Amino acid sequence: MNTPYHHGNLRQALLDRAIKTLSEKGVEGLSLRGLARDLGVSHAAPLRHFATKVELLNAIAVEGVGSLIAATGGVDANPPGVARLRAMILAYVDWAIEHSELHHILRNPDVMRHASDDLTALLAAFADRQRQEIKAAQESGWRTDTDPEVLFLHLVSLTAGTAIVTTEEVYQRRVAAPETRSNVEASIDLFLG
Amino acid sequence: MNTPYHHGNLRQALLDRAIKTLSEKGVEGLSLRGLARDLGVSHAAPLRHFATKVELLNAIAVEGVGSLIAATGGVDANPPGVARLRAMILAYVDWAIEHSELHHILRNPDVMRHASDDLTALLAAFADRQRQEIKAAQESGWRTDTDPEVLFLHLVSLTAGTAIVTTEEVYQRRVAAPETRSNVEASIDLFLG
DNA sequence: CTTTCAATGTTGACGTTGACTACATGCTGA
DNA sequence: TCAGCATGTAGTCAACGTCAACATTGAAAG
Repeated sequence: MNTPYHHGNLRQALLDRAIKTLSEKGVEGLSLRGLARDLGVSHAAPLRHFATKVELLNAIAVEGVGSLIAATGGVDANPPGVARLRAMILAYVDWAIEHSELHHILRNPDVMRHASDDLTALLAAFADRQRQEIKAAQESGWRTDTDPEVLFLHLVSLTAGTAIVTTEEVYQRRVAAPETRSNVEASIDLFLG
Repeated sequence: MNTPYHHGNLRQALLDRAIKTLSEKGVEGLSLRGLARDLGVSHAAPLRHFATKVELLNAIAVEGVGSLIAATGGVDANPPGVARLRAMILAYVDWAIEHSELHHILRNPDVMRHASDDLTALLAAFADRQRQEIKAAQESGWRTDTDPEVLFLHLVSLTAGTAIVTTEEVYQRRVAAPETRSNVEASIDLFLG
């Protein structure tokens, strides 16, 4: 038979295709039915894997945060300290540039508004990691006279902000062209150095 | 007659009601037909003022940026310099807290993806203002040895990031509770001081 | 004061979507 | 083998965005 009754791995196929569509048409341009059409299955097939559109977006966000955590976890080879903190921030920004569709999802208030428990747990885990790196950097002598909570707030804000500015089209022309990555590093070093 | 044929000022009523709905249900929960129902007009009446939903969102975003510019412009009483730069950043963050629905709109990639020329022009104007304040602060002796473009990138990133972190629900519990505004100031001063 | 006309609102229609239900198919393990 | 569960299909419904045709109104032009 040309098309088997069962797709094989529809769930992952939906996720992959959805991410692709999202990067082209955004959240409002993404439809479960369109996805089904693209993959050659019936219009209600996606509902077997994601009961609602919100659930699909959440699953994508979960995949995104997982990918982000993996990317920023790759710097653990460095010894704890400012250098590793720096590597983590840059890994975040680079990840956002490379996976801008996923980053957009995580930045979309309409998606995060309905964040599942899984998703918020993952985000909390990442926040803990950031807090931990701050602590390690302070223990190695960096900014020992500053409240760790203030440093944490600054870190999270600066990281998120830099990722946005280097990723979103509206800013790219005006603030940070992709080729000005050296400026990004210099900006981060204003905080670290 | 009970309800006059002409509404009077449907355009502004649509904008106001849309902002209210947005803060409760988000972009996907906002519908032109629902708006029409809420205001007691026919389902197609809104189209006379906003031909598409995207157009309505753009108009809201324009109103938002205008409001933001006005808010940050209120600090012009201060003489140019670091103090005024500081006031501008804090005015931005405070504006984001107070008008979080508008801020969310401006942070929604799905909205900014279809930004109109009006909107991008306004955003450019605001970016120019930020660049100008950086220049003024440097002329008053602040961080004279740093590339202005790097400072500008840092300012935009930190401002946007802080506004997000203090505004978005996902962060509020974890990073910055509303009552920790003193931490926000301390965080900003890491950059300014 | 009329006449005209652009702005504004209404009605009805069309295609698409998310979501529900009932049903069909196929894999797997008892 | 075959019972049961996961997965896919088909049909339906209300809501939505958008369009076109028509109605009403106020204001400008004569």
